[in-house]
Amino acid sequence: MPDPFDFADAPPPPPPQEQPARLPDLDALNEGQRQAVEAIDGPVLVLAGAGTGKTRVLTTRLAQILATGKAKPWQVLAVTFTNKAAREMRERVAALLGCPVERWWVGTFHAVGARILRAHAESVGLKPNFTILDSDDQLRLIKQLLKAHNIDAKKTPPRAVQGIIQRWKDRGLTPDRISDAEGADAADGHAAALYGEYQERLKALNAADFGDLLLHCLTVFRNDPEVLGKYQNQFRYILVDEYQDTNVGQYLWLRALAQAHHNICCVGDDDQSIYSWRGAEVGNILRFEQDFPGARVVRLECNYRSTPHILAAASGLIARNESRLGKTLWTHMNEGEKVAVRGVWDGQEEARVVCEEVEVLHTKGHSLNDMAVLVRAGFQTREFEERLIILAIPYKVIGGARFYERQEIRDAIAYLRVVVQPDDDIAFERIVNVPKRGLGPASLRNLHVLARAEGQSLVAAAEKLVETDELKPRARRTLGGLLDQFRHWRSLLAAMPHPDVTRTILDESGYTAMWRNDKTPEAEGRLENLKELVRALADFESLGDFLEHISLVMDNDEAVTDDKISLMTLHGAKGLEFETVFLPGWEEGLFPHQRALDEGGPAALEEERRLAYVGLTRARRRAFVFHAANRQVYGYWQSVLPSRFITELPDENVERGAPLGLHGARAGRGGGVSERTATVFAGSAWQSHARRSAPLIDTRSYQVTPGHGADQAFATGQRIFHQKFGYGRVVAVNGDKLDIQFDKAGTKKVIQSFVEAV
DNA sequence: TCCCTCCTTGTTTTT
DNA sequence: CAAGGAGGGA
Repeated sequence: MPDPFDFADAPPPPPPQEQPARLPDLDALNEGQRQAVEAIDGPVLVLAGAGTGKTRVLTTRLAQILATGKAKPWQVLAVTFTNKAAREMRERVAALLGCPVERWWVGTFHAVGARILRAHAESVGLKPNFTILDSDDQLRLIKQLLKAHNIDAKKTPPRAVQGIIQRWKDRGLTPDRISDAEGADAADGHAAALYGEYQERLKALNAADFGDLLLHCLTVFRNDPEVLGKYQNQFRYILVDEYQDTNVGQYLWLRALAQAHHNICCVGDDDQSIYSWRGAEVGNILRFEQDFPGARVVRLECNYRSTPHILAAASGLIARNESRLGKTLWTHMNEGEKVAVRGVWDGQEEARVVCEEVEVLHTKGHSLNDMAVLVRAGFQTREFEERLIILAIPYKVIGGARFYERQEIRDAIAYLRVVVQPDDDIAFERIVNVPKRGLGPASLRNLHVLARAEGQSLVAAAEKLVETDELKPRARRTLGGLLDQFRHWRSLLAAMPHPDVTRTILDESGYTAMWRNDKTPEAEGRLENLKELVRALADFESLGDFLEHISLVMDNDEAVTDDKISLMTLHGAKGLEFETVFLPGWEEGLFPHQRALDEGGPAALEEERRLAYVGLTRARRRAFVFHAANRQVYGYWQSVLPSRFITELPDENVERGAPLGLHGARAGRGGGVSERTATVFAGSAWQSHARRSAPLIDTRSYQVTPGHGADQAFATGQRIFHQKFGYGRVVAVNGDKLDIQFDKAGTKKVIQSFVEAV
C-alpha cells in the first residue's frame, strides 16, 4: 500500500515525465456543478446540499486545475477531515486524469499539519521526529498532572480537563492566550494552569497531540513570516471539503495559507453541520463571504440521490432551523414511497419490526448492503444485533471499537514506539509492566523522580538507575533485563525486516504469552489481532513510517465484499447513502437527545435537527422512522413521547402507519406520561454540571525533587543523607553516581540527585 | 502487588 | 443495568 502521506518536500524538482493528463469532461455536469468547477480563481464557496454531487465537483475541479496546467500538483492543497475522503479524492482525480498524480498535498488537516510541523518543529521547541499522541495518551498525561498537583480527580475529572484543553486548541488558543475570565471558571479554575503545564510536558516528551498539529502550525506562521510566505506562495489553489465542520483553528490555518493567492474553494453544507460539540464552527461557513471578500457562492441544489418524498420530508424538517443559509433541493426522480412512520411498544418490538422488514426486502431481492439502521446513540445497536443474530441476517456495526484503539494493538504499538523512540515516556509507561514483571507503581515512581530531577526521559533514567543500588535487587534485575531487550530489539531493526522484528518483540517480551495464558474468551481474538498487525506492518517501508501512519490514520475499513446490513450512528452515516434506511428511536429525550436539550439550548436542538436531516437524506428510495412508547434507559423503563421531529415532518410526504402497539403510550399522553418522562430525565445524569466549590489545594505539598543534591557537587569523605539508606559517607564519585559507605546499609552505588549533604 | 468490591456515571467521534 | 475507576484489604 502506498503511503497516503507521501507528500513531497516542497517544492521538489519537477518530475521528469510530463504527464499526459486528459481534460475532465465538463458536459456531464449540471449548470451549478459546472459553475463550481469553472470558477477556478478567487474565493469560492460551494454550498452543496445532500446528494448533489459534491465530491464530483471537488474532484473535477482538482482535475481541471491540474490538467489545464494552472498549477503543478505540489502547488495544490486539498484538505479533508477523514482519511477515507482523502483517499477517495486521490483515486477519483487520478481516474479522471487517467494517470496517477505525484507529489500533491491531499490529506487530512492533521496529516498536512503534521507534515508542515515536522519541517519546522524546532521553532516550537520540538524535534522533527516528535511523537503524535492520541486521546488515550493525552488522558494519561492529564491524570499524571492532576495527581502531581493533588487535584481531586473526582471534582476535576481528567476527561473534562482534556475536553477543555482540546476546545481551546480547537479555537486556536495557546496557553498564553487564555483569558483570565475563561481560565477561572473551567475545571475549578485549574484548567488554564494545567493547560500550560500540559504543553510543557508535551514538549519535554517531544510529543504533539492532534490539536497541536494545527496549533503549532499557527504559531510557526505567526512567528516566522518567511515560512508562512513560502507556503502561501506555494499553494496556489486550496480546496476544502466539509467546510461546515472546520473549527476556528482550522479556519485560521486556512486563512493564513490562502493569503497570497486567495484561491480557496470551500465545499460544504451548513445543514449537515453535526460536529459543533467537538469544536466545529458553523459560523465559518455562514461567514464565508465576509471572511473572503469577493467570494463567489455557488449553490448545488439538484439532488441525485433521493425520491421527492424523502427529499421533501427532509427539507420540510430542516426548514424549521433558524440559522442556515437556506437551500431548495429538487430532483428529477419519480415520486416513490412516502416516508413511513411507525409507532411500536418498546425497543424489542422496534428491532423485531425493523428486522422483519429487512427480511421481506431481502427475500424480494434487495441486497443487505443497500440497507442501514441509523441510530442516535451507540447503545441502540444492541437490540438490533440480538434480533439480527436470531434471524441469521449478516450485519456489520460500523464505528465500533477501531482496530488501532484495541488494547492489545495499543500495547504492541507502545513496544514499537519505545524501540523506535526511546524517549517516548508515555509508551514506556504503558508497557513497562505489561505483561506483569513486578515493575509496579513503586518502581515507576522511582524512575519518575529521577527522570524529573535530571530532566531526562524514563528510559534514560532507568539506564542510570540500574547501575546503582537504589532499586531492590529483583526490580533492578528485571528492569535491567528489559532495557537489554530494548537495546537488543533496536539492534535487530538494522538486521531484520520490521515485521519479523515486531513478532520477535511480541514473543520475547512475553506479550504474546500473556494472552495465550489468558483464559477469557477475548484472548484468542486479541492474538488474531496481533497477527493482523504484523501482517499490516509489511505494507510499510519502516517501523517509523508505520507509526506515523497509524498515529494519523485511525480508520478501519472492513472488506465490503459480503452482503451485510449496516448498523451505525447517524454521525457515522454522514457521507454515505443507502437504498433503504431505518431510523429507530425517534423519541423525545433520545432524539433529540436530552443532554443536547439541557446543555446546548436552541442551538443544540437545531444541531439535533440537522442530524435528523442527515439521517433522512441518506436514503435513496425508502426511509422508515420508528418511535417506541417505552424504552429502557439505564435499566429503568420509561414511557416516552414521539420525537418532535416526527411532528415536524410534512404530512403530505409521510405515511403515518398502522399504530402498532401504542396501547398504553398515546392513551396516557394527556398527563401522567409526560410528567413521568420529565421527572426521569430531570433527575439523572445532567447534574454533572453542579459545581461545588472545592477547598484550595496546596500544591506545595507535592514535591517532585527527591533530595537537594541534583545540582550539588559532592566530594569524597562528605557526610550525606539518603531517603532509603540513611546516613553515610562518600567514598567515591563517578560523574553523577556516588559510592557511599552507609552507616547501617553497607556500601551502595547511588545517584547524586537522591542524596543531600548534611 | 494484586484482587476484589463499591460507587459513579451514563451522546455523538475524527485525527 | 453495566462498565470502569478508585480504594481498601490480604
